[in-house]
This record gives sequence, C-alpha cells and structure tokens, in this order.
Amino acid sequence: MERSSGKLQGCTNFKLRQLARIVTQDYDAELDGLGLKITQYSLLSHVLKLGPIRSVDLAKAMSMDSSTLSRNLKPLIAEGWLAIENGADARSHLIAITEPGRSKRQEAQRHWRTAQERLNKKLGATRAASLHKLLDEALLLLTPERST
Amino acid sequence: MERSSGKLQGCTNFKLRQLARIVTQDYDAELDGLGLKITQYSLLSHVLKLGPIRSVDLAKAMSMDSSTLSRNLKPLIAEGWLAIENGADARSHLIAITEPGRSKRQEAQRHWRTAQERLNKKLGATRAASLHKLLDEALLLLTPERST
DNA sequence: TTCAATTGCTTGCATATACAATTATTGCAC
DNA sequence: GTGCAATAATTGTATATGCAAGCAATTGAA
Repeated sequence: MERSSGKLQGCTNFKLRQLARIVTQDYDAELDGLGLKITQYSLLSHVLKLGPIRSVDLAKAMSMDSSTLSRNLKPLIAEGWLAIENGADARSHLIAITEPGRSKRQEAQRHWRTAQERLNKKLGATRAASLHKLLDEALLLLTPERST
Repeated sequence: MERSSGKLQGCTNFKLRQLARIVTQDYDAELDGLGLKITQYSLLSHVLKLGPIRSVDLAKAMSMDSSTLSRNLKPLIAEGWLAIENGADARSHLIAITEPGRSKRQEAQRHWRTAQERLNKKLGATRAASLHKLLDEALLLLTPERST
C-alpha cells in the first residue's frame, strides 16, 4: 500500500515530451506523403472548427505562443489551405480555412483516424481512455483560462 | 455506463503536445536565470546517470533522434557541462558529464524539484501519480526496445 | 486633442525535433 | 587483402517552440 500516492519517480516534463516525441512520429508516419504533419493537421482542424478566428484567440485556444502560431501558419498559407481575412481592426486579421484546406483536412483526417485507432489498440481501449481523461483534467487544471 | 470505455474525443497527440507546452513553460520559469532549460536539465541528468555513454545509446534511452541529440548537446558542451571522450572506435565517442556539469545539475535540481512539486500540487498527488503511471505504461507499450 | 498605455501581430534569436543525405570508420565475405 | 555493407556521428533542410523586442493601430485619460 502507499503505492498509488507515494513519491513520484522521474520528471513529468521529460515523460510527457518523450511520449509526445514517440507518438508524433507515429502520426507523422501515417500522414507521410500527404504534405502535412500532424501538428499542421491539428492547426488546420482548429481553424476549421473555430475559424475565422483571430491569431490571439487561436493561440490561446491551443495554448500556444502568438509568435509560434504566426510562424506555424506560414506553410499552411503558402499551400493555400489557410487564408488571412480582414478583421475588425486594421491591426488584426482573421485566420480562415479555404476550400482546398477543407479537402486536404478531410483527406488527412482519414489517416489521422488510422493513426489514432492504431494508438488506441497499442495502448488498449481502457488505458487510452484513462490517458485522455487524465490529459483533459491536467489541461483543465493547468490552463488558467479554462478553469474559469 | 460505457463512459470509461467509450469513443475517445480529440487527438491524443495534440493533447500530449499541448500539455507538454504548458508544463515545459512551468519548469522553464522555475529554471529562469540558471542558464539552462528543462530539456537541457533532462539531458544533463541522463548523462549523469548513464554516462559516459555513446550518442546512439543515449538517443535510444531518451527516444530521441541521433541528429536531435547531436545538436542538443552543443550548447551544453559549449558551457563546459558535458564533454566528449574517445570511444572504443575512432568513429564513436562517449558523452560524459564534467565537474562543472555536476554542480550545475545539482543547482538546477533544486529548482526542478520545486517545479515538480508545484505541478504535483496543482494536479493533486493522486492525479499526478496516475498520470505518471499512465505515461510510464504508454512509454513501455510504445517503445519497441523497452517491451523486450 | 494629444500622448501614453494597450493591443495585435511579426521578427530576432535560441533551442527542440526529425528525416534524408553525407562522411568516416569498421567489419566481413570472398 | 579488397570492396561493400553496416555502424557512428554530423549536416542540410524544414518545422515547432517561446521570450523579448519591435511596429502599427487603437484606446483612453488628462
């Protein structure tokens, strides 16, 4: 006993990053040849769901620095999958998905699903569900904006 | 019922990366001013524990590409915290921690512990332990070398 | 109304990450 | 012993990431 609430071993950050490295390669392998990576698929998906949306708001939704987002958008805009529209201000603009963007996203979604299901299988459905639940809870607890 | 084994929502990879982003900033904030980031602290710690060790073996231990490791080592070698020794071959060498490296690591460890404990507190001890357990299991299941 | 603080986005700089290709060395088959 | 495959590390290229600083537009207060 005392096992489940005892001292933790190792660094949470390292484990998270290590797992993220491994898992990212898994998804990227499945997306190979489509011309986008899983990180770009995630971005595309968020714009599809939330857009047209301002940079700041998207960055906040994804817990990502504005400057990171700014740069990550570039290749997707260059491919014509995302576009910049005029915002309310002259200083702000809105990020929107284009028709080619929707197509590409849909095509990629099939591969994403394959990767996701393969991962679920490797982990086992129960463990995968537990992991998601914990990640969701942790995100809720550690993201200031979300706990309010 | 059916709740805990139902269809997953969202992308495991995105959640992992999102959480890693948030958590990394947390640790890095705590290490601020020490001249190294949490990723570098992890690297230093692994060399302390496993070194002197070959690139390939360290990369494998950390589930990291050799080329990534090669580049990540540079700033730590430049600071004099790590050093390269001759290996068995003329083509291979060993990565080792230096005395200054040990000192810096020890200094950073105190800050790491603070960040780690703060995180545990935010998550709650039980949830933190569950998360670690799941990360460990996932790493075991998804890292080929480890399952053997 | 004017100017200072704020807001929104981008750039400079540094690190993290991986795949493909390259260089150098070693080992092995013949 | 020669030559080719395998091994070890690095480099080229591209993306991911964030902090600090910068620029431009807006707002608000005196």
